[in-house]
Amino acid sequence: MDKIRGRTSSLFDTSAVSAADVTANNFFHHKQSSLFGIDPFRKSYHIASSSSSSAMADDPLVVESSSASDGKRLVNEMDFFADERCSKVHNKASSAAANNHNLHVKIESEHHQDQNNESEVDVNTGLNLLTTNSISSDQKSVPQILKEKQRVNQLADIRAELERINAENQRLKVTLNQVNSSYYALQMHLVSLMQRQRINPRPETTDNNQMSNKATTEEKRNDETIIARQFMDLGQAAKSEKDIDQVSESSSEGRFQEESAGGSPGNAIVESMDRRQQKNNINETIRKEDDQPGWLSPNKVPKFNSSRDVEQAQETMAMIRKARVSVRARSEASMISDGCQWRKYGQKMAKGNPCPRAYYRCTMATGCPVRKQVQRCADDRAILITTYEGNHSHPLPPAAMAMASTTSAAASMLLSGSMPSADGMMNTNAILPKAMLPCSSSLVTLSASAPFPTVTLDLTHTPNNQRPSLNQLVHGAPNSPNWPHHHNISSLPHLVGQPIYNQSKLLGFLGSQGTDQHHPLLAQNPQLQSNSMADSVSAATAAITADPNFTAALVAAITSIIGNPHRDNNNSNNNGATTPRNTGDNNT
DNA sequence: CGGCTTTGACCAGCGC
DNA sequence: GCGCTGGTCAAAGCCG
Repeated sequence: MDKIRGRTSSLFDTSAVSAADVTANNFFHHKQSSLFGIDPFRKSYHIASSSSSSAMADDPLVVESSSASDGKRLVNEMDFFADERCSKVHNKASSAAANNHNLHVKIESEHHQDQNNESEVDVNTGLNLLTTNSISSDQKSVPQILKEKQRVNQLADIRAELERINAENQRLKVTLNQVNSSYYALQMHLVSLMQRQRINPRPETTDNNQMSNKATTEEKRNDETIIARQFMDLGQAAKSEKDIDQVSESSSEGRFQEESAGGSPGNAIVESMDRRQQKNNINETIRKEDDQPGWLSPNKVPKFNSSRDVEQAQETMAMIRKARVSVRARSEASMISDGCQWRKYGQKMAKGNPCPRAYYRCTMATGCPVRKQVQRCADDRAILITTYEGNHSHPLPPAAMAMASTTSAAASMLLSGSMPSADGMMNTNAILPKAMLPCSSSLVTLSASAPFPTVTLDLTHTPNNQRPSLNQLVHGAPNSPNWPHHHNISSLPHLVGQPIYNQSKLLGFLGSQGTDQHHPLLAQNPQLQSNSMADSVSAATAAITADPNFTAALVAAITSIIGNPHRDNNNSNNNGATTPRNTGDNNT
């Protein structure tokens, strides 16, 4: 917001706003600014300097009229107010009038520059700042004075309205963040519950135990139902909030971007949770959880309102935040293109690899927590391994949207799939439906044995050991035989890197069948509520692939991973932030 | 001059 | 406690 407020050159030029600036709030400001033709917060034109700017001096109009004897300041005023609107007052040289005139002159002069010296007659800033102070009452008719007063009042009203809307925006933003974070925490909690239920088959012991276990199961089911309802309600609530917040945003793309970029719903909250949980070792947590034999003991049964659940949610959030997505791809460039802007902040020699590991952080917004590591594979240096961590805290360009919230998606996959077997690794085929992975081999692996849960995408293997054809990816229609048969596995994590609703869709597959019946997607599609996993998968796949957002994101994801070898700096998806020093690696 | 990379120093976690 | 390792910081330098 401040960027826009402070941007002097954007007074009339809306194109000067970068994508990163266009949050809902920023966008609103931006629209307001352009709508009214001024920036109501721009202070520089409250009182313009009485000395002529160089631009003014260079202005042919100024030069032309500089022969006036009253001095340059008045000359400028005369010159700029030579039109009919101002002809009645330009001969007055009172100091108040001079100040106001200069104000007007300054604005128009800037506009003059912005518009490449278009005729000033066309300029209409919407501001008529010639107040009654600057006009002798004997030269102004009463209706004119009233009219000007009315304009001043209108301006004040507009300003007040802007401020009110700003405050409203901020309030809605905060509310939305809260709802999002709650929604997210609940979702993760639900997923972890489902996972635990699946991992720890309930042991049949004594009758007494059976009784208590039965009660526990009932309680657990109730909890799950409650949680699932909360989960769905919150999701809808969040959506409603967004609907309200974005009621003026008719662009579906903008909306999609908002939701997606929200890739990091409630990052600030996650941060605060992290701070509180800093001393909690995540692995320790996992180990403790796994050490619980069989079903959770009654006192361990989650009560969502208990502090235990809050803690658990926090742990889950911390875990999600730490989750990583690793992409292995063949690339001669030092970085793969992912649509984001990165800044290198370190480089290290990692053990067991002669190639250095580079550390990057996202610079599309100040304070964005997303980092990535780039390293060449020790075995095959043609393979580039890029590991992402964190959620973006800002809107993303289309090319980068696929990467948004990928980490949280990774965590979702980890938490929703069966937890790793003894070796800590597992083939995704175990949890991913074949319908989704028609050509899958062990190309996607999930690991929770690493310090951080990690999803690894191996894009170096394709059927027949061929490199993916970008043309197929980009031009192949989703329903064509070539799409996504060859590459859908590559995009899987980006499938879940979609907005939370699409993540939920995948979770519907990955989660237990118990999850399915509470899943929003499945709830909306009775046909998906089949007890047969295969049926569910088939129907859900159809539903998902019919989602235009999904297909768009899928294509974006694939292209962002593979990178377009023909991509040049003109690529609009590059967000126009490349610099020649970026080693030409499509890193923006 | 601002933004970026480079690179050595520093710190925390972990295993012994 | 010590050393190793991974990750980050920050000063210096580079570049457009």
